[in-house]
Parts: sequence; structure tokens; C-alpha cells
Amino acid sequence: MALDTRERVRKAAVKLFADKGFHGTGIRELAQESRLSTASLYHYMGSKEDLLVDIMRTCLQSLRDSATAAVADVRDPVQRLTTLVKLHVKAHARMPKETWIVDNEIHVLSPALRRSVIALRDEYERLWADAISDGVARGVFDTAHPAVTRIALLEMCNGVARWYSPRGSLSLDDLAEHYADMALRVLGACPHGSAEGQSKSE
Amino acid sequence: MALDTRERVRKAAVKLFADKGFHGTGIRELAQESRLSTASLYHYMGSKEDLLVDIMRTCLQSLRDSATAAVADVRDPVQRLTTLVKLHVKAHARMPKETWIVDNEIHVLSPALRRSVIALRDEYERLWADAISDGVARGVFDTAHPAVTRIALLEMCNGVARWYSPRGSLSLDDLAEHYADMALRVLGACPHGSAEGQSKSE
Amino acid sequence: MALDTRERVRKAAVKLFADKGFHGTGIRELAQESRLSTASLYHYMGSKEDLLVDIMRTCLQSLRDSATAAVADVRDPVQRLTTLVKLHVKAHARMPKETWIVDNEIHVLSPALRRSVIALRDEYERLWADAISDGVARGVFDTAHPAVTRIALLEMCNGVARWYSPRGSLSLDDLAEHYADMALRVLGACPHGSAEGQSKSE
Amino acid sequence: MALDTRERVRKAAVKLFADKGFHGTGIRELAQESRLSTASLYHYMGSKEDLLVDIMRTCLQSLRDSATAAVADVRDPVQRLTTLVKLHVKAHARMPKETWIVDNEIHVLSPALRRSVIALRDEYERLWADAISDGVARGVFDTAHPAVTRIALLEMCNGVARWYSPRGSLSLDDLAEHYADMALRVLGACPHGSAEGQSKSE
DNA sequence: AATGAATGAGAATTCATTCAT
DNA sequence: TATGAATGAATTCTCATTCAT
Repeated sequence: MALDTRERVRKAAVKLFADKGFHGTGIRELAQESRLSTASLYHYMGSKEDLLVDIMRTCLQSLRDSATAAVADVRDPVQRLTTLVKLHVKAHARMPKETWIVDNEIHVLSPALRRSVIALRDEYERLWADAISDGVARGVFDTAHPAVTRIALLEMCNGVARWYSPRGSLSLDDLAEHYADMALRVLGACPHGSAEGQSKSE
Repeated sequence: MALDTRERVRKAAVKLFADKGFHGTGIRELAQESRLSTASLYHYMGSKEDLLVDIMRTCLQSLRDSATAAVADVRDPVQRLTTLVKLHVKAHARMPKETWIVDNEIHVLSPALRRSVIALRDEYERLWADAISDGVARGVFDTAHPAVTRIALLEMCNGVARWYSPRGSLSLDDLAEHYADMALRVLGACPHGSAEGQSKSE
Repeated sequence: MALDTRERVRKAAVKLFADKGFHGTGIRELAQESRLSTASLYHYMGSKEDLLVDIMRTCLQSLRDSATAAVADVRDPVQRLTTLVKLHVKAHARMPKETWIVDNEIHVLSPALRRSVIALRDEYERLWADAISDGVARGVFDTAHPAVTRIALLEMCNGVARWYSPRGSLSLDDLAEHYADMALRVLGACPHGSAEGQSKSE
Repeated sequence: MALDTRERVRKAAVKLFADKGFHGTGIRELAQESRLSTASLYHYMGSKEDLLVDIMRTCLQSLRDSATAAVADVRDPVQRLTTLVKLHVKAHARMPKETWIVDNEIHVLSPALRRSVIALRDEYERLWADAISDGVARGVFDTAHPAVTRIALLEMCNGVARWYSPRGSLSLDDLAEHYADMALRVLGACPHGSAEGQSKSE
């Protein structure tokens, strides 16, 4: 049924856009990967760009929504940032293609669409900004340039999408743990007890 | 004279590849930006891909060479890493377009060229890897997953190319300082005696 | 019910073909304007071309039939031509789209269909030709090149479809009157005593 | 050399646009008729629409300029209109394709271009309007609706492009003469005594 | 050194139409 | 009656590149 096909198209697009970039992906490849003719492709999408923006929005919305929910009643800044980092890292490890696309292909969008996606991304990043500034305000974080630090941390975590493989030696949980640890270190939040090795929370 | 023209072409390519991506940049735009006809363009370059690879190599070689030199007789891992980070960050802040291209367009290269560029990048990253593992071996760095940490730090620093503007409030030195500080924190290098805050070296 | 739908399709086609031309009108626009899916469209028409030819035939047949009837027992050439012109002008003013299509899109038809439509048009124009040659024979019309004059008059009258608006200052009757007057002048039929002389207005 | 090719392209376009309409003419046909590849075609034109608008402008400008010149120092309205009609008719007989395109394909232009072409056409038609209103003012023309009459006359004359063949029995001069005669009749300018009386033939 | 001319291949998208349901 | 799905062929136009001058 239609839904499956639509899903197939999206999957093909995610794969190809991530592999070869938006401009590097042709409509024909997309059709072939979707097992459709190029003409049929257009039953399931508006334009190539619509497809891209749709992928981005879905990904960002899910990230924003799950992060918002996860952090909703967490007061402690350390806990809050830990949660955000872990969620971010896991998302990037589990959906490396989608997140890579979001992180790297925004510039190909036409201005109006770009703005809308960036707005979404900003909503998400505000969660990080709030957690950080809150921590700084409460004195549990120590960083000279909170805004720069936020960007640095986000970039650091985005990187996961580029290399993480579930077949490697590092489990998803350990990965997330490690990144959370690094983030807290960057923020100068001695992770109370001791090293991240034992951190049972999560 | 030829050299100036060649330089103009390269500059145009750097600008356009960074702005719109390799596949998003057409030969005609390149010609126009270089104030040349498309045909003339081919006096100054091999193919579009050659131009790209040339930009990448030049950038990576300069990075690798200056880093190698800067670190050549620095024994202290903390100092070594500090030096590497600052150099990396400054390079990314000063040549955001070139470094962005290196960091994001490798995947468009054909396999053979890609391998050669990756080899170069690996040479450079080895400097980081060595500094880190050395620090870990000597017990001045503390990180559970050195390889992951290296990648994380590199990604964190690469991000600078995406946003830093010399017209902002942060000077280049302060920026580099801040990133070095973050990197050392990530590595658990209590900036012992000499707090990195005052680090006069650099 | 079907008839209504069929009528809707035809109306949509008339509108669009007149607005944007046959080749300028897509099946999808047609479907949209008809509030139907493209597939459903094909329940109500053969092909796009069939639809066009149908519109043309209907229009020409109605024109031919009403003209034939109107002129059936009018012997006086002046009266006959007056009647023809008025009818023609009114038809073009009332059905500007249909008549525009007939007058301007014949060339898109495939040869066989084109011939059939042209045959119909020729039947209609024969009424004009007969009236004119009759008038010339009887000496009430005076024109050096009757065939050329016929074409010239027809073109002149066709023009009405391009610009007449019922919302303008000219009533349909006045319009028809004026054109009839012009036609008779062209034919050198001093409209004195007889015929359209009744019309004092104008 | 380039000019010849450019001319070939234009000629091909004139032929095809007139034969099959703008939308009915494909880029491939255009290329074939120009003895060029479709890609090469784009060395000699901007877009298909640019080509069309260029043809229209050239035609209208030449018409406007020659008419303006021809009528420049003709005071007598009868003479003026005679000149305009003859020139118009001869232009339509000699360049039936170009004039047909101007007269029938304006509606395919995008709004901005359409406006510019219509402006040009309006400039030209003003010459007619002026001649007519001048004649009416001086009492040598007699028409109830000058504006309508102007349109009617223009349409009448445009028709020539649809059928005139130099291989027919009517010479260009006779043709022009006949149309001028018809026009003057429509305007109620008894042609005897005055003006175009010279024309002994007819 | 520089470029106008030229192009085969490919870009994204739409075409009119059919068919199974 | 109505339509989602599907498509081969066509659409306009651009691609990176070569070559003769």
C-alpha cells in the first residue's frame, strides 16, 4: 500500500542524501533505490527539495520533542545536560543518516525552507542553552563562554553520526555515557561522586 | 600573469565550494566568479574535481606541516595538545572555507582521490592521536576511550569553521584559548600547576 | 449526475484552452478545474484532443445551424449579410472563449480532425460567401475582391471575441449593429432606404 | 560565423512558432530545424521564451518605427490611414509568420514580458488611434465608435497573415490597396475626390 | 593566454494516458 | 462512478568538458 511505498522513498532518500549529498543524488538513483520509475516517484513526493526538508523536519521534531519530554521535570542542570547529551548522541548513533543530513545539508535549502528548518533547530538547541545557562547561574557549571561552549558541545556530539557503528566495541550506552562525561568535563561540572566510569544514573 | 589568475580561480572555487558545496557549484559560476570564460578556466585547472582535491591537499598539508613543526620539540603532552588545538582552531577560524571543504566534501571525491586525501588527514590526526596516547600513557590525561575522545575533540574544533567571525566579540586568541581549555578538560588534564587560564606560552 | 460532470469538464476545458491555449493546458489543470482526478477525467472525455474537437464542433455547428436558419428565407443580400454579421458578432461576444478556440486552435488538431473541423467552418462561411456573391451579382454590393473581402470581414468580426466585455459601455445590440454597419460599408452597400436602416440609433 | 547561426535559430523559431504555436514547438524540433544540438541552441538564445519575446519585439519595433516614419509628415487623415493600412497589410503579407506570432502568442508570455510587448503594441496602435480620431475630429471620418472601429480594422488587416500567398492572383500592391479601400469605407471616408483617389486600379 | 562554438549526457520535472480496484 | 498507482516518453534546460582558432 501507499504508505509502504512512501516509506521506501523516504528511506532511499535518507540513504542517498547521506551517502552522496543532496546535490550528489540524482532523481534517477532515487527512483531506482525506491524501485519506482522517476515519474512514479512524483506520486510520493513534491520535489526533491520537499523530500529533503521533510526528512529534516521529521528528524528535528522528533529530537526536539523527545528532548523536551525527557528534560521536562529534571531540575538539576547536570542531570539535564546529561540527559540531553545522551539523547543527542544516541539519536545520532541510531539515525546517523538522518542526523547527518540535518547537520550538513541545511545550506542547500532555498531561503524560506532553510529558515523554517533553522527555526526548528534553534528550538532544539535552546534546550541546551537553557540547561547550560541554568547550570552556570547556579554555579554548577563553569565556562568562560557559554554560547561558544554550547556550540562546541553540539558539534562534538554531532560527530558521532560520522563514525559510530553498532558493530564496534562500544555499546550505545557506553558511547552516550562517555560523551556525557566529556560534556560535563567541558562544563567544569565535576561529576560529583567521581569519574564517569561508575556513573550509574542515566 | 598566470599565477594571479590561477589564484583567482582557486579563490573562487574555495568560496563557491564552501557556500554551495561541490555538486552545488557549477563550472559556469566558477568561471564567472573567476572572471574567465569556462573554456579559459581549463587552462588553470584540470577538472573540477582536481580543483577540489588541490584545495583539500593544500589545506591539509599546510595544517599537517605547521602542526608537525609546532609540536616537533614539545615533549609535554599538555603543551602538545594545547598547541595542536590552538593551531587547529585558528586555522579553522582563519580559513573557514578551506577547512569546511576539507571537513565536509571528502565524500564527493572519487575513491582513489578520496583515499589520498584521507591519508593526508590521517597523517595530521596522528599528531593528535600521539599527543593523546602519550598523555594517557604518562598519566596526565584521563580518558576512557582515547580514540573516541580524539574524534570528539576534532569535531568540536572543526565546528569553529561554521560560525566564527572575526567581527564577533571573541578574539582569535581568546577563541583558541577557550577551545584548548575545553580540550584539556575533556582529557581530564587538571591544568595543574599552571592554570591554562594564564597560559603565556602558545 | 454524469451530465453535469461532463458539462463541468467541458466548461473547464473551454476556460483553460481559451486562457492558455490547447498545448498550454495540462491534463492536471483540467482535472483540477473540473474537480476531478485526472483518471476520472477520462470517464468524461476521450482524449484531450477529442475534447478540443468536440468544443469546436459544437460551437461551429451551433453557429452554422442558427445562421442557416436565420437566413433561410431572407432574400435580400443586405438583410442576409446584416443578419449573418449580427449573429456572428453576438456569438463571439457571448461565447468568446469557444469562438476564440475555434478561430485560433485549429492548427493543433491532427490532420484528419482538422479537416473535419475546417469542413464545418467552410460550410458556415459559405453562407457568407453566398450572401456576398449574391449581393455582388445583384449589384447591391460593390467589392473588387469578394473572396478577400469575405475573409477580411470574418476576421474583423472574429476580433470581437478578444476584447468585448458585457460590462463595457456598448450593449450587445449596439455592438452587433456597429459591426453590421461596418460590414455593409465595406461592401459598398449604402445602407440607405432598406435593411438595417431601421436602426436609427447608433 | 555566429551571426548566421543566430539568424538560423531565429528563423527556425519563427517558422515553428508560427506553424505549431509556442507551446506546440519543442526545443528538440527547434534544435533540429536550426541544425544544432539542443545544448548548442542555448548558446544562441536565453530561453525559449526569450526567443519568442525577441521575435515579437523585433517585429513590433520595425512595424512601429516604419509606420512612425511613413506617417511623420502626413497631415491628411485619409492619407495617414491609407499609409498605415498599406504598411500594415504589406508587413503581414511579407512576414506572415512573425506577425502571426505577435498577434496570437502574446498570451503565452509571462506577465512581465507580456506587459513589455503589449506596451510596444500599444505604441504602434496609437498611430492608428491618432489617425482615426484626427479624421473624426476633422469630419472626414464618420464612425460611431472610433475605438471599436480601430480594433475592428486592425483585426481585419491582421487576418492577411493567415492566408495571403504571393503566389496567388493578388499582387501585394493590389492587396494593400484593397484593404486601404475597405478601411476607408469603414471609416466613411468617401474615397473619391480626395486622398486615396489616386488609386485608379482597385 | 584566451575564448566562442559545440556537445553528449544528464538534470529535475511534467506529459497524457492506462489500469486495477 | 471514481481514483490512487503507475509509467514511457517528453519537457526545458544545465552539466562538465573539448577543441579549433
